[in-house]
Amino acid sequence: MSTIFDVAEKAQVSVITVSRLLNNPKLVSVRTTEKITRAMEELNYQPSQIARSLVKKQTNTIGVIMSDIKNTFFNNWFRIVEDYASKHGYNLLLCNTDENPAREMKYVKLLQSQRVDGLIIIPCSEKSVDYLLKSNLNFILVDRIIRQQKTSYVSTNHYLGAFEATEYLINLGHTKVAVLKGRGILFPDIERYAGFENAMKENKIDIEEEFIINCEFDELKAYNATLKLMKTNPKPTSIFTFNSKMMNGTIKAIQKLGFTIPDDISLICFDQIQGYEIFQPRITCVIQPIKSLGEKAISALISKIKKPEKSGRTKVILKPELCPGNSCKRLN
Amino acid sequence: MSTIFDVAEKAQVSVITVSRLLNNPKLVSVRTTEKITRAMEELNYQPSQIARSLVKKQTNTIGVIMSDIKNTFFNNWFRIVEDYASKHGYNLLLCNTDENPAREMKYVKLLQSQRVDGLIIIPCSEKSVDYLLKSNLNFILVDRIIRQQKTSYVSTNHYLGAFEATEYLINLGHTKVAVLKGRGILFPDIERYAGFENAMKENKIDIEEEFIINCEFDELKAYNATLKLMKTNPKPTSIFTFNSKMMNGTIKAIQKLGFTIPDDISLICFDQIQGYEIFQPRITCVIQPIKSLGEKAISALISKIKKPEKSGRTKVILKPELCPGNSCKRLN
DNA sequence: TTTTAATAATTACACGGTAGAATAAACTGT
DNA sequence: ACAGTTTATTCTACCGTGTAATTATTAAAA
Repeated sequence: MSTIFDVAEKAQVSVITVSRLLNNPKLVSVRTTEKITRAMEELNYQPSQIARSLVKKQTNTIGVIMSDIKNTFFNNWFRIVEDYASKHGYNLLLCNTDENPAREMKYVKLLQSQRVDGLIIIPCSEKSVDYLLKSNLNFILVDRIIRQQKTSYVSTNHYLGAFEATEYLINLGHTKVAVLKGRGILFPDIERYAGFENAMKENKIDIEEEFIINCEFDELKAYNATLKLMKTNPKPTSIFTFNSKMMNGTIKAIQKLGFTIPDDISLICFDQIQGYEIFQPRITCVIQPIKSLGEKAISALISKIKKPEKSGRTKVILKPELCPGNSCKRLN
Repeated sequence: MSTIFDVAEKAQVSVITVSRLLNNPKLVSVRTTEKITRAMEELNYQPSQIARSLVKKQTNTIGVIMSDIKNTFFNNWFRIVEDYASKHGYNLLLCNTDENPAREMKYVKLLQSQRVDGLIIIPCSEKSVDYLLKSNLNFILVDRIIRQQKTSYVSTNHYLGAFEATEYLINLGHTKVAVLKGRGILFPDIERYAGFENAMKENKIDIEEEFIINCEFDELKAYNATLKLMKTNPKPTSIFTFNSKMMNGTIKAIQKLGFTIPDDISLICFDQIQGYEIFQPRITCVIQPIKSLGEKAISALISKIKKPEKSGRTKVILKPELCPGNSCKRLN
């Protein structure tokens, strides 16, 4: 790999002049510029970001930590972030944790030692966030809020989303609503359940305990839970899953049992399922504003990087949107 | 961000001793190790990979250039690569080109200036590959082979996959087969078409020209092409799309027109569609060995990085697998 | 021709680490 | 007690680039 010295030698100028051209082209004459440019091309020269980062103390790299890029929600979101970052001269280091706190911590430390200028994280553990708070890294939480007072975040109003979804079912006449949720530890999970709970309460509908199942956002667990649910008596008239992966499991179970959607069971979920455009019937879902979720996060982070003193903490909560399909039946 | 100097000062040893501990712990006494370790913890110290990369001339970073991580095929593949890379101490810089050659070239140069140890690329343009060949970067092509003699690659036997898919249709009695393909420029596209063509030829079935449509692997174009196809007379009895995105468009068109799969039209495609697990009827498809495609690529690249002289060019062509669903009807 | 301004080069150091040689300290055995 | 050996630590120089202050060169203007 050729260096700035090679270029300088080939162009018969000093190293400094080459550096000048790269950083402050106006200060270099046209003739010299040409000579240097030619040398750079002949040598296939690209300045070392490594060396540059070392002296400038900035890497133009942003770390992104999330659960799993295979998830539609995450990869759609990631592309928004990437496009914005790329336009503003930043590259992304992508890390998938698979909801594993140890892996998350490992990645946080790794990105720190890579000296990323900042990081965007959809965290699965408080520990990593606490570690980040101790370090002086710029970071912004997305979706899952932790240490609300001390952190910057961009998230969705999960409470509202779940509330509206629940009311939607209630308005269609549903009272026996099953919920496939998580462990009740992460922010979105807690908020969503609260939204569901309050919607039921406000409409004076009792929540049946055996219909509320912790599936840990896992597809297989949702599959099994659904199989079980559909054999209870009386069985629920609708199932509300707290993410699309669980809905996948639920649908598989429904298909396995030979039930029809929405005649035998109504379905509603958070986020869009894989292949939502073609799946019939269209699954009613709560859509998060992915574009804003991405852009607000990355733009806030970048301005934080550029003027760390000025920008205070970013706290954004976006409104979700209920998107009715035809997976929910009107009762009576 | 604390440095090795801070650690050395706090632990009352020299910088070099700290460095030793990090790189060759056996050479440091137990007492000193303890002192240093404590200092590192108190300071939240993580060694700068930047500085380390500069002197070691390796970054432990691998660049990945692909079309679009939103595509199921790509994100499944990417996770395989990431997991392997992570286990072997490498991080990944992810770049999405959206099939834009200019963007691809930009990313290649960017990764070069980031001094990635190597790069894996699913290229969309010959130019970037030619540039890579001129530079002395380690790289490996995946899926799309370009400059076959000079490059290393891991790909699928696209010819065979298309051949078998076509024979599958023919064996079911189909003769009027429509094909939604690309521009005939990229390797997989060319191979797949050749596979289709030969299967037809060997079975002495004429290919109808108006059934062969260049949709550029684009969903919308496939949608429109399908609308048109279904209005021709006689219309095809089956549609073979060369990727899953186009199949998405095709299915949308079929649904729009109110046709039934497979009664009105049989469908088959390369790769699995989004939500293939739940979509009914199950779409028959040619599945590429994603796991091998990922692991062979990353492992070959890593061994190339570790012993550049030893390892020759890697040339791997993997067998695809036809996965019958129930989207193809037996005729007669 | 002299003055002024623009351009280029020099010097010196910094960034945060690492490698290899050199030195210092602590143990051996006789 | 002393040389010999091992173990632990430090010194020096370098990786590729950027910055700042100073000086040298060239070209244009007066």
